[in-house]
Amino acid sequence: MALAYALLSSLLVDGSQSGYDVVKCFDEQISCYWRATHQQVYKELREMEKKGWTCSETIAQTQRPNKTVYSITDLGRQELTAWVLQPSQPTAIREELMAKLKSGFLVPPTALIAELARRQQIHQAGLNALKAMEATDFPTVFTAGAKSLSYEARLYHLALRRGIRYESEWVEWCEEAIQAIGDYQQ
Amino acid sequence: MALAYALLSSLLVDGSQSGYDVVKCFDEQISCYWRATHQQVYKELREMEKKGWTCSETIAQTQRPNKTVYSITDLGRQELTAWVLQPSQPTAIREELMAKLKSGFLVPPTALIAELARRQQIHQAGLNALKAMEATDFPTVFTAGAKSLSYEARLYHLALRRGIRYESEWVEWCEEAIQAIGDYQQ
DNA sequence: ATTTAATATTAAAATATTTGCATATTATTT
DNA sequence: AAATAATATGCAAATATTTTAATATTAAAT
Repeated sequence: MALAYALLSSLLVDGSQSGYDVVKCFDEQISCYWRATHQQVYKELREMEKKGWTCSETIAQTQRPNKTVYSITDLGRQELTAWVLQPSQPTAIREELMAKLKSGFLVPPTALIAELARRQQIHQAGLNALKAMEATDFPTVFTAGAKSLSYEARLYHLALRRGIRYESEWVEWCEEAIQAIGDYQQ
Repeated sequence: MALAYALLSSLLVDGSQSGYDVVKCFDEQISCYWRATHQQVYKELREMEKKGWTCSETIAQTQRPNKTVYSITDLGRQELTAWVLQPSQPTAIREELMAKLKSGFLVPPTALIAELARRQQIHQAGLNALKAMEATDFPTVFTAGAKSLSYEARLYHLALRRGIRYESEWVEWCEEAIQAIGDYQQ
């Protein structure tokens, strides 16, 4: 259900888009707080149109295949507003790596260290991508501070900040874990 | 699928347990990296028994209803070991609050601040619980340092550390967000 | 005595997510 | 000319998770 609202918030803030555009937007930016596949996105956009939360227009293209561009409707905006006002619970965490660590004494420490190093790289890459996004989308933050942003931009910047914190924390924890396991090797 | 392995790792490390005990263990500790409902737990324990990964024994009790205690088998241990050796992907993040923030300009800033303060409390409570767990389960860490732990304990301590980092980061981010939104109020 | 709480477990429907497969158009490269 | 890549979209099965609804035993509280 929240997927629908994540889509609506993208249509509202990032503007009207085709399913393909939304998917790209999700892959690039939104995945730092909501991951979705293209199958989910296309389906949900169609279902929201049935409910009148989105409307669509087919755009003929010569350079590329035609596309269907979706926009948020007034009803969609109302629904989104109502949803934003609802309290939300923290996400259920399901982190395989932690279960693996708990029974990590079953395998050679080198295997754990290798996997942790791999994970650290993944999160470092994620962190770099988010920082690049911050530099691109919010350049004034670095010169004039976050207060220079419009209210709308500042809100989205906060979501990005959370992504940056999250990935940073992962990188640091991986480092801590690699060091710790190293203590037990001779 | 990972649920099965999260269960096996608990049976291995925390010892043989009834479904009820496992659920309690998940609610108290394991939920910091793997959340599961009791319905999931009981079902998966039964299914793993069919596959020979766990075995069970009915324990007659007089003070309480009878219970079925599950243990990990050699096969289960082998399967778990093989799984631990597999690389694992970072979890897909799905955080409603961030989508709400992105379209947060639709509602009064006070509503956002109230929700963020509520969330901050939830994460502060989670953090306190994890720190209490650390003090209870790993008391020597505070006196003799983490190096005093056995390898097995240290590995699990690392998972707990990740939980502590995660909740701390949330508390800090909530503070940052509350301050930021405050900047736009007069 | 009756209600409430804790222990202990199960079934099944409803949702959500993942995975595999498919199709079609246009631009670009080999 | 043919292959590849990017754009653009869809269906359906398989899994996983959440939600709703039960049932039964024992201890403790009202």
